[in-house]
Amino acid sequence: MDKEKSKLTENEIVSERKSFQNGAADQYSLRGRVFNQLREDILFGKYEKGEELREITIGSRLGVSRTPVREAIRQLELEGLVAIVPNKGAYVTGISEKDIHDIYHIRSYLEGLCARWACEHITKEKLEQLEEIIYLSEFHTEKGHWEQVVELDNKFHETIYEVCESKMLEHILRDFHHYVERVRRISLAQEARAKHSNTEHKAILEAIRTKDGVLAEKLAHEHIIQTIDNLNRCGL
Amino acid sequence: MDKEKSKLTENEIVSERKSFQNGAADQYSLRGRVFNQLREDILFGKYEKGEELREITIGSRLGVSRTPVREAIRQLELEGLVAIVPNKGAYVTGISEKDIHDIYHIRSYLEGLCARWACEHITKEKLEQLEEIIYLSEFHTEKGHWEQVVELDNKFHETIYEVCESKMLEHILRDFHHYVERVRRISLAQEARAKHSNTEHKAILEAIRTKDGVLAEKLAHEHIIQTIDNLNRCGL
DNA sequence: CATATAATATTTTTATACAAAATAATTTCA
DNA sequence: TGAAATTATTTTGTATAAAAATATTATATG
Repeated sequence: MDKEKSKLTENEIVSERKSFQNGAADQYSLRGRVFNQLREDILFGKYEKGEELREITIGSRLGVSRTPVREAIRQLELEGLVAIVPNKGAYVTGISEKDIHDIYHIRSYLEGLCARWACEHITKEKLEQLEEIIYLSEFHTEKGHWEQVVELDNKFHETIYEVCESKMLEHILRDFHHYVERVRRISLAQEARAKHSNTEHKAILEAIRTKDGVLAEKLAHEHIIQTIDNLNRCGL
Repeated sequence: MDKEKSKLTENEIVSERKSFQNGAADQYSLRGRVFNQLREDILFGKYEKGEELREITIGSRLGVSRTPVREAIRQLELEGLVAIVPNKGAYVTGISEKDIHDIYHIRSYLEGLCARWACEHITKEKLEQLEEIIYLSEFHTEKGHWEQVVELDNKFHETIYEVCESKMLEHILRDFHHYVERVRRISLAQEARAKHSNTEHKAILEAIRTKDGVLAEKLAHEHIIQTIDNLNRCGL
């Protein structure tokens, strides 16, 4: 494999990526915007299952040419949200109720593992961030600001994903967490569930603070199981 | 969201996808071929970490234009094998030793979950397939045909991924299994490990046959833990 | 000589053009 | 009328061209 001239060190790559939130989803290119838009629309059920995604249709709707649309669709295929039949078309597969159920069961293990690993890499700064998130979440739960509660739930989990310092685990948990955002919105809009969630987050944080990996894993695992139970109760 | 005319049912999508092995990686388009080629090259360390992937360079090397190369690189970004810095370039991140370590720990849980779910959907046909795979694997292990042993290990695990009937779990386990192929090759080329692996596969199969989900989960989990131990012993 | 600035060259990003494949419509013939 | 063949149309796949961004080199100035 012939070498090419310019290279980036691992740190440079990481920092560049960080500055754009999320490699795939940068807002600064048309492709990124189309990707985000389509992804949201699919996850929030704006397309029917099996619906065909035509490049020109989407392009003209978003005011861009076929090229960025094509690239976005190719990426969505890899995310499993779209199925491409060569020379035929791209069809929305989206996320089924069963997929969501499965994701929660998968997450129940992986959030546990993530919390355990987080104990090994937690810093004072991140502990304070997590504290603040929970503090704010309790405030907004009291006030019934569900939009903010969801946002803070995002932040709490994503902070732990960062802290576990595993590119692989972080990547997959971020995706899954995003996939179930629609359902989490519903779940956390119930006062009782939101309160329980805060309590569970606090317990997880304490376990991480004391670097009790085994306990953190158990609590994070149970946190997701509780969520599953709650979803079942809502008939979701 | 305005409806479009033609649609595919879920079954049609699935069957179409099946016929092309793996949606993303179809061999029948230039993009698919470029994607597979680059992925292999990255996973097998033919690119250095941080190396820049220039569209024209790769395109001319593979005899295609920049378009399919771009699409392939965009997909690899989503797989986490490449980092894209907008307006600058694409850089190989690849898979580190730590990533592989992490993947095995993640798999230890997910293979367990997969085996448990497989118990609920296993059929007579699939049981026979699995039996045959193990039988052949023992044969090739005796003969020292390591290439075939790896191939059969692939088949054993991927069959169970299918049987668990979870699009999500199957998707993620397939990816991970592929990511660690290089290391598995090394691991299974040790006669002792290959033999143990066969024994463990047999035990998992028996648990699935008797639909003992709890046992199947435990055995599949331990199977991966054993592999981790073995890798550690080899200093990998 | 060093540094800042302008000019040039590369490379990515997006748009468009053309070719290939698939689908739909029409015609032809029994 | 109805089925098969043919033609049109539509859509994807690939290549190339134009635009925007970035990196590099050269030049001028203190």
